[in-house]
Amino acid sequence: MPIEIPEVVIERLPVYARALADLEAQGREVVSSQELGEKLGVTPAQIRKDLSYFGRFGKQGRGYNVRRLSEHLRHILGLDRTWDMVLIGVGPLGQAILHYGGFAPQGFRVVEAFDASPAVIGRTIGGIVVRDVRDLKQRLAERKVDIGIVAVPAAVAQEVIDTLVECGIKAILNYAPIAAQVPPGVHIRRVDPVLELQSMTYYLKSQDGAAK
Amino acid sequence: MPIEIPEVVIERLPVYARALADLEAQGREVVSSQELGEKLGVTPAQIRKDLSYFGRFGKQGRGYNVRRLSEHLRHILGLDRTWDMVLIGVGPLGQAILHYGGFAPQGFRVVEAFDASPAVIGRTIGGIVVRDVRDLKQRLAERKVDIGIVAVPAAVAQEVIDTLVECGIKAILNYAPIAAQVPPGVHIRRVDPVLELQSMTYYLKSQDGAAK
DNA sequence: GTATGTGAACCACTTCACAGCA
DNA sequence: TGCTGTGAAGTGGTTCACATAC
Repeated sequence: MPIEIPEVVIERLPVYARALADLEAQGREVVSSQELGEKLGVTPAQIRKDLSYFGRFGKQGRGYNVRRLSEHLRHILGLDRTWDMVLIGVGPLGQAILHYGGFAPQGFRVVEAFDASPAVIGRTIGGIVVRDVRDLKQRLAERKVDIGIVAVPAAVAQEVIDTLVECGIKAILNYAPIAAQVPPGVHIRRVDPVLELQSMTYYLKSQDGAAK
Repeated sequence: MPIEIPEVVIERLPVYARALADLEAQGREVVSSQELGEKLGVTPAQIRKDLSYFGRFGKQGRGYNVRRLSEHLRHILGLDRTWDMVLIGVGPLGQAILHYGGFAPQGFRVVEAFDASPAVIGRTIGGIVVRDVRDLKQRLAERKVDIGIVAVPAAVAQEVIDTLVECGIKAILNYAPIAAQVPPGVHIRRVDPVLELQSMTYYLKSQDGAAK
């Protein structure tokens, strides 16, 4: 692939891909950047520019073939395969993740789960046997996984993340409320509803003082 | 308040606030933008510039008083009060949210919960009585809440969000996998782990093809 | 006629670099 | 001397606007 593609662009592609999957399910054959943009709250120019990093998928005067573009995006993002994930932390949050039905249909499956507590080690949750986190490194040496999910308390999250990195994991989904450090080449995304709430309150506060 | 403050800045403030709370708990009295930046993976200049939108909180040659800056940020963000939230959707995800212990310590409490299914309506979960979503508008007219949490299936999420907006809700945390549309003045943030995963796979895929 | 693809113009955010203050 | 606060410079991303193709 040629030059560096902005990370914001990569983050928008799954949004496009999802919208296209919806359109496909509805039986739509063609969509314009205009219409797609309206659905997603993005400008048409944004969509066209984003797609142009990867090729020319549209037909002038017509728009984009939904199925074709959908498949292209899925391929670009690597969504046309299955990704194996390891979960660290099987407390209430981790258990909810194991039971969550939203990953599998998208090709993401948890294949290993670890915890430090004897209360859960050995139990089978969501079809996965919970193992002792002390066996993590050894186990991951045998059974390669692609992605790590961190659902441990904040106090030990960085330590767990360091271990995952040592195991060669290159992508981490972090549910722990910390600003985790990872070396270059390792990708990390945080899922942190409290942070989302805490930035929205800024605007709520302003509104109370002014209008409304 | 003077000119428009970039939204990215607002989104970073809670991160700073959290780090400062940690330092405070550790008994630290002073911190430099340098040190804070290292902890958070942000440049010192970024932190100083961000803070400068709101005032002058530091002392040249010394740094920032941890407690003082922490309190300022909490006040700026409106974290020095409690925020009432309404949850829509009490399926597995919604129940996990009701049981989640991470909101309350930060001043966010779910005070109302609604669902459409007779299986949960009337039940008490996490101390909250689940009500019929058909009573949502009426109930919110009596009992004002600040924030809406949407944990319903994608198919009905936009409809629920529209209702919340009609009720005068100005901030929404959306767990449903849709690109929701809200009118100007309403703030919405999404919590969408699948989207996070789907953008990371782009990089995993590239690496497989190249190095590693 | 209509909608894409894309250089160029624009805008916003980040980083620099240094004056100013403790 | 050390670190903040901040205009100015730099960078990166978005939007424009139009040539191009169907």
